[in-house]
Amino acid sequence: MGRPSKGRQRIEIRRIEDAGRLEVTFSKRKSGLQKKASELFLLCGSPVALVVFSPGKKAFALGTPSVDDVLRRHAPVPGEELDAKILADTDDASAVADRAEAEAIVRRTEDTRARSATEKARMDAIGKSVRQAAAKAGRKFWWEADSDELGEDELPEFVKVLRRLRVNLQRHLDSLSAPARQLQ
Amino acid sequence: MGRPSKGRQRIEIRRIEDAGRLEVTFSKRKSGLQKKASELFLLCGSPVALVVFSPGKKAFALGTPSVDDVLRRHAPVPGEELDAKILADTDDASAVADRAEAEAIVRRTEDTRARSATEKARMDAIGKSVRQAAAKAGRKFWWEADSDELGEDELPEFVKVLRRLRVNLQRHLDSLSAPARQLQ
DNA sequence: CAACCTATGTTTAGTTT
DNA sequence: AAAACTAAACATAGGTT
Repeated sequence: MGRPSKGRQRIEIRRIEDAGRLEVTFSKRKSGLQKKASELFLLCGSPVALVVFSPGKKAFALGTPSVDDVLRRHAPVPGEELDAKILADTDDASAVADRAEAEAIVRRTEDTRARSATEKARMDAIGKSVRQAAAKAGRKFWWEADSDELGEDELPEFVKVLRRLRVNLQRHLDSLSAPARQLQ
Repeated sequence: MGRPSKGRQRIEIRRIEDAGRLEVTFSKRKSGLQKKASELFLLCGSPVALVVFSPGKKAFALGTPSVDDVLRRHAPVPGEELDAKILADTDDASAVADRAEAEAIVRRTEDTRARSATEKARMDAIGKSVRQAAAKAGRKFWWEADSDELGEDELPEFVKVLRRLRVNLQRHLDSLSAPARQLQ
């Protein structure tokens, strides 16, 4: 026999017809995407929320534990009650073991926010830039839209959903580091 | 002098302290994430919605042109009016040039949906699995949650937001293929 | 600063277990 | 049907333009 493997083959980036191959590829690449998202968050502190719908109709929601935290800082929905189930700060995420503890964290976060004038200033600044940007949104499509492209009345909705993603990245990161991949 | 480059260096996956390096890394890796998401969609037909908050407070929303289409198929919000601005099928996306045309597509899609019993059956199946899954959601965190983890009453909200992302992937794909990278 | 450059680290297609 | 394996394809850190 020849070599033990032909190694990675170049493929055209277009719809895979074979169902089995598609499923395998989906699984592998979804994992890759997760890892990349994790790394972006860890390297740059950039919360990521990601949703993938598989060919098998299932929705995969991925994100960071601090999406909620960051959204509270960046564009909180005025007057909206915090969801007690929402997970809190990155630093605390791995310590959150049950509902009661999560609620405690939320309460503490609320307190922090109430006391923070800096938070409010930041919020206002964001709101302003969003308003200014609303004008040019128009017919433009949103692939790679930044917050300037978010319509004024759409941002709250957007924020609300992201909040609901309330995903715990840290848990996943732990599982990634445990196997200690790619150390060769 | 020695080699023209040391090539890619291994780095630890943890918060980058240097602001300049962080910004460069964020930019490069966000692009990489976009490309991977594009490819997943093209290879597997898996719509992807992705949101990244940059260190500079900006939100980047990424997604596919058919997020709406797929969401309509997989978990439409009952009784909710279709947004006339929502972009339509993948096949049509690159042809959508203005509001009027987008509206025409939406109208056509609505007609199609109204006529489709298959659509409804599929919707019902999804609703059922969501309901069954609600029970075990409990305190579980959502990193890598599939639709089974989406709470029954949260899915509509979730869907609604994804809809609002209504991002045009095709446009981005065009721009990716034009430069013809990595042909060496 | 963004685009380009190189060498090397990382991902993954196809195969085997 | 998932996990491991291999080697080639691809992404990207650091540098230059």
